[in-house]
Amino acid sequence: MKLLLLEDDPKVADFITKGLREAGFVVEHTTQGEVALSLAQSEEYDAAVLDIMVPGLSGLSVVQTLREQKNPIPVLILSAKHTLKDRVSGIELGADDYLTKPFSFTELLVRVQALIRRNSLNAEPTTLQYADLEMNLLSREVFRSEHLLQLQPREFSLLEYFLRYPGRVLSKTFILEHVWDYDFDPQTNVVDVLVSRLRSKVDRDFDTKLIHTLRGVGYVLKL
Amino acid sequence: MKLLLLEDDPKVADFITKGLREAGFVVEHTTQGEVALSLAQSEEYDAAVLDIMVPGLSGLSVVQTLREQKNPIPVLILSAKHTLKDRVSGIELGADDYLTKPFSFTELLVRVQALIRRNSLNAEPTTLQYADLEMNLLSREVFRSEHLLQLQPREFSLLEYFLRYPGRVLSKTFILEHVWDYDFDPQTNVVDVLVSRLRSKVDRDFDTKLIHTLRGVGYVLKL
DNA sequence: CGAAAACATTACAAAATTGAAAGGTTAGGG
DNA sequence: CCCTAACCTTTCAATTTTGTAATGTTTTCG
Repeated sequence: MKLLLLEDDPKVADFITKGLREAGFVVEHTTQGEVALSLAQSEEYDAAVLDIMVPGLSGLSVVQTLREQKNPIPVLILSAKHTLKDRVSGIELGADDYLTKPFSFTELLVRVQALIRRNSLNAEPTTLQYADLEMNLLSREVFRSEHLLQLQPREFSLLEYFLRYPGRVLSKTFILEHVWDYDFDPQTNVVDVLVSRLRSKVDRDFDTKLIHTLRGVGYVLKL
Repeated sequence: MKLLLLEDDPKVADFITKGLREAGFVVEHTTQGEVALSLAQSEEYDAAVLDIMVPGLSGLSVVQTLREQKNPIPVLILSAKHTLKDRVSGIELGADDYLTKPFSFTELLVRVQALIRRNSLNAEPTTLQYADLEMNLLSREVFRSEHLLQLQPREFSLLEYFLRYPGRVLSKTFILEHVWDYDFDPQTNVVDVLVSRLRSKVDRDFDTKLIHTLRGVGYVLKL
């Protein structure tokens, strides 16, 4: 995990850099906004921690420029002032979070980790796969070992949940909530029927079955 | 554009590095396979040029490892030998292209540019937009200025083509070929009907129309 | 201006998808 | 070992989506 740090106060910079490195991050540090900007443009960082008050280009200008260039790098703004105005303008300009000095290192670490986690969660994959099953969410094609499966919308949706949570048991309630958006029991066996239909396409013609029943609990996708 | 170069012969390395830098690339050069591998793992390069024959970890092993880690970086393999075997194994291990020494610099440049272009073309976007129209290919949601449109599959497909080729005229033949996969005229007005249905959702309730007719030619998406 | 061609819209029919119900099968507890 | 609950599958009906055809409108050109 690679971080970019913009901070001109040597003591603060040192304190942050050391702490983050101990936490396992690779940290690149600069005291100038211009440098921070060009680094952020040329390299791929997992997040940036930017002080507002630095000589030259401020942290705020750096975020603003990056966002204008559609750079999605998660940004945490640091400020000495506790003014609401700064906080608001930071977020408005595209920063993801804001921290006021003084702060404890743990506080900073937690925020940075949260930013990175949020960001990588948001990066949706375009294909899901499990064993020889492969689903392309963009083309909406599903293959089981080179063989194209012709799934209906409801079947596709259910299989998508299986692939998003492989090895995890999906209860009938979960399926009703997510595939149908029902928060009540329709009093029919729609789920059973759908699972049956999906199986006839995913498992019927193959020796190794992927969809398994857990009596009284739900269904799992696993080998 | 950032490139990684693995090459132990100083003369060749210098020749390639200088040329690529003149062509506007940022080039990072190393003589050791191990270093190349860790660089490729930690930074984002647009492409890598790897010599097979270097001391330590060979270029082939580097590609192999990267591919095992699902790293999609485009790789061009360089080899002194002109053996088919090397070429085949390079491609098999996941390299994207192969070049035998000696080669002219232009030859190398063309291949590298082709690799990068191919790669960025392959990176499919997950959303398409034009004006206030926005289509998310993953969630399959379509918005026209904050308003969710409820499109049927055929309508979605047609609009997708409009958004992929904004400002370009789509002929009825093109639409039949792509939305229906027909290579013949069905002798009915299916296309007219579909366009009409799409318009009723995309344009009907809005002042500025986006779908325009070009009599005798086809339809365009434009402001 | 009037006719013909191209296009637009609507209504209806066919096809596909989904949901409900019924009957058969399996697993586990008593 | 039998009974029951849970599950599976099939069939049929309702709904949704798509295709066809008919009719109305607009544009172009003689």
